[in-house]
Amino acid sequence: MEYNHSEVEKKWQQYWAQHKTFRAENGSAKPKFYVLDMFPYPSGAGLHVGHPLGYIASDIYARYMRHKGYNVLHPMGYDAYGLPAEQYAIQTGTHPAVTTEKNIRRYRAQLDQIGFSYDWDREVRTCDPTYYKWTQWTFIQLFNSWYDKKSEKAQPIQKLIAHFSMQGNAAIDAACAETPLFTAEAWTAMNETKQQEILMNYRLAYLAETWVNWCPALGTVLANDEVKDGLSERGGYPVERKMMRQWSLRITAYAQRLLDGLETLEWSESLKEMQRNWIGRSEGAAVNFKIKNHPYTLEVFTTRPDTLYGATFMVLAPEHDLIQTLTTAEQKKEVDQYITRAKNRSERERMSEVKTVTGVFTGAYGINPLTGDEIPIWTADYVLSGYGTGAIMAVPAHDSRDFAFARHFNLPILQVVAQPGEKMSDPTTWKDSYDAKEGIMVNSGHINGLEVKQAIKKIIQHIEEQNLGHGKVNFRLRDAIFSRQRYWGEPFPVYYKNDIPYVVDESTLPVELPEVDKYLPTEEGEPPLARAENWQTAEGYPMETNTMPGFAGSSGYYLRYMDPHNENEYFSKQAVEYWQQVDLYLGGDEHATGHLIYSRFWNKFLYDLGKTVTDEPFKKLINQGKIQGRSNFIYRINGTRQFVSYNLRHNYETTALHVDIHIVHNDILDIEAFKKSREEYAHAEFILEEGKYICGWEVEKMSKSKYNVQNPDELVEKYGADTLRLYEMFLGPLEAHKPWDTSGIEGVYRFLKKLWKLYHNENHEFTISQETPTERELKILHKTIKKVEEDIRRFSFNTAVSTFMICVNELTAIQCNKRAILEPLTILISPYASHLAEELWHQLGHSQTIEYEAYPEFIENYIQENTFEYPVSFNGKTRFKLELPLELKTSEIEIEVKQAHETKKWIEGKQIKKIIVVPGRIINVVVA
RNA sequence: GCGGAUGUGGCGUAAUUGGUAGCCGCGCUAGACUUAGGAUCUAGUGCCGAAAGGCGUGGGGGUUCGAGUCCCUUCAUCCGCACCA
Repeated sequence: MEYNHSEVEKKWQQYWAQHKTFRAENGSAKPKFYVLDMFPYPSGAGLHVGHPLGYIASDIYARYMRHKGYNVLHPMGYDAYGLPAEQYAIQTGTHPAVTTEKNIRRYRAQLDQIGFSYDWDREVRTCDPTYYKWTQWTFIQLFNSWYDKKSEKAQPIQKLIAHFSMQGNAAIDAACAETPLFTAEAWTAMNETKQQEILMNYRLAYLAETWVNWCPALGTVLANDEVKDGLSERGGYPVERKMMRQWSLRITAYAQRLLDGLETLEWSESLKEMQRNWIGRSEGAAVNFKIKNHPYTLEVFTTRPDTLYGATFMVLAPEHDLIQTLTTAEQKKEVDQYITRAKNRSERERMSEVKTVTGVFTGAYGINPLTGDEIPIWTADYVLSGYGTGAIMAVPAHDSRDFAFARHFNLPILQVVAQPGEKMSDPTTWKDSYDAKEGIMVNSGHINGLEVKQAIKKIIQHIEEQNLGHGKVNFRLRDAIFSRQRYWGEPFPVYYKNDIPYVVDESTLPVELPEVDKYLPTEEGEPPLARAENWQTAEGYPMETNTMPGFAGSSGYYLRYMDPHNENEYFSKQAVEYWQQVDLYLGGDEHATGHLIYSRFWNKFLYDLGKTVTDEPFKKLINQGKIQGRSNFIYRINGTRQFVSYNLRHNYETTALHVDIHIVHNDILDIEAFKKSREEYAHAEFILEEGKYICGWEVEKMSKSKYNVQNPDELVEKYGADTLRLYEMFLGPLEAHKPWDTSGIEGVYRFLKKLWKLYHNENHEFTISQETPTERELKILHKTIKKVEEDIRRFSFNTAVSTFMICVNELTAIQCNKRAILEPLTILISPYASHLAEELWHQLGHSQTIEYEAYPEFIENYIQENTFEYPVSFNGKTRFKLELPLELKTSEIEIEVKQAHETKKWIEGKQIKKIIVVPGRIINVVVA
């Protein structure tokens, strides 16, 4: 038969589904390997050609590992909660579950036709009650836990309560909100409300008034990673700061562990660096400033305690708690105005005005704890409420922001660090502050003359002794806001009694998402769940009306795959002890500061609980590059219906228009198709070059409006899944971003046909020889085994595809159709062109799937050579080749080179100074 | 501003340890077969040059017998973070 990709691929996809070829067993004599793809949100648009890139790579790896004798877990599922389905529901009234189900079906059909080796029996969907039961369960555990800094792990809240009633909270070192000290007696005397309030300060899932990113257009708050440049990541709507009562996860408790854990991970340096920046650890000191005429102290955080003597003023964030209290009557009006203005500006406005210096004097004075000087307290929005304490000591001489502020408002500037050998000058004449952490302290009392680094140590020691402050590590990472005022998400397993939140009993899980009449907030502005009838417990207590955010369901999905049908627990001990963690995780780097941090946190928390067995969820991670669109353009001569070909366009005034890539082949426009595409083009005229209309092109985002979207279905239909799989890999290194361009796909298709022809004669009949292979044939095979396996191990799939091409070219050239060569070759290529390999394997007379055949073993002997064709270079430039036996000694080679008749020409009267011989590599003759 | 990455033919790319730069594919050129070709096959194809040869991995400099690879410097592009005290 002729190579018919549709027939072959359909046949084997059915076979795999029927035989459950890719089923993974929990527990096996084989070693385990867990290969995971980031599961997709099933959008209405379906998969485009960029999605499968990572899936194909991981699939090749999974199949390779099966050949290598591993028990491979390779599952797939859906991140099924999400805004688009809900937005659609608001517009049309269609239940998001219906839309989601429809989209999932389409995704599944698209995935199936590419021939992935997923164990579909393990599919999970985050919106499925049997799945989100465990998301809710984890929330309950978080609610019932606190973070003990002494043992550096989460502990049961009961333990904390027991401690409070025995000893109060003095001896507790917890990650918590600021909580006044209390004794055991005081604790016992508190009523339920008060006790719950205090516990809330400690819980890892807690309800609190916090500044949130409020997105009015979406009607919900967003987490920090869901906001990009002051706009919502989904939809691009403006975001503002708002104080709201919200559920949060105390991820900051894990900041240090999240940072330290990175060291153990095989992730790209850039991704780890992104996480490090996001966590944002900085070392410094907390320093207390007394306030003139007030009983309060202001705590500030600084990374430069050494410059304390140079602090000439203080600045509070406009949101700072003490502002109203400290502001004097004379300044009140101005301060109020400033605060109101700061509040009403959107995040985006605030960010775009970063360069503008604004601020107002409060009228209050702080006291420099070292000098006793009175220094003015200002408020300005360059100080962020969310970082440190929302208050700073300003050292204008050594901080560029403080410097700009001091200059603008004419505040004093005092130099306290000098560069070695610097000529002292008046800092008010400086062009810039001196921020570097190098130099010698001046004007700084008892630390004068010290190096900055020593000065920092000394001053921390000093302020600790004097009770003025202490050394402190600060993180940029914020607690994760965990409530959304939306419908399509996990309901909280929470109800309210006297306005105090309680979690439901675990036995009542899952708390199922109720039906509502509309997917909109209520008239009172409550979230959509407030519309649900009887949204209350059996006892009549109202249920929480917020739902969980997108990252709730995706934070632990990789664990559920290990034991997806377990009704009694998240996953069994036996399952997690077997699968441990994800060995290889593939996905986009857009999840760097979202999903990949939250999952690590989730996993660490479950680790503290003794549920997971490794501290990190994803051992090795590869970020596949984004596939961008490649748009084509045509050039209309302004005011006409004439279109001019690309290279002639500069002779006219033209406008470039996007043209559908489907009617352009290798940048040549299909004019007839174009004329038919739209009525207005029916009478278009063309100015051609060499009889063709050449289109321009540009790399852009793949989008409908740019007519450059390529979906895999049409390619699978035309060339088959195997071609698509190979071509996506052939495009370039997996991690590189690259434009999608189908012009090379024919080459890959030709390659597969050529491969097929090795097994078939000119009449398309399967013909295989049983003859013993020649040395030459064995060499081709084993060279290929070696290279392909090396490539796959370093995730270099593009070079592996080239290697197959070289192999097939060489075997074709010598017309090799020997079983002894082709059988191993079939196994080698089966992770890549899986359907074709199954078919050939079947034709070779096997009745079982090829999937579990042992990977061919590389045998060194077959590729060994007796001679080597040495490149002979003179002063580093290659001039000719010289074939010599490999066993020749260096000295013998030198003689051969000197005798070679071409050598004379390149010496031309000059002297041979030296001959460098690298055996088996190169000969270099140095002449002068 | 800080951090990360990337620069190689007309295009996508390869060169794993400092050792033949341009493998493989696209495109292009010529030819064969064909009613036809967006099919198949053969040959050629980094640039300049008739050739000999010269020049070539963003630019400049360095180390080395030898540099795409190492060092310094500079430019360009992309990505992330960004008043984080």
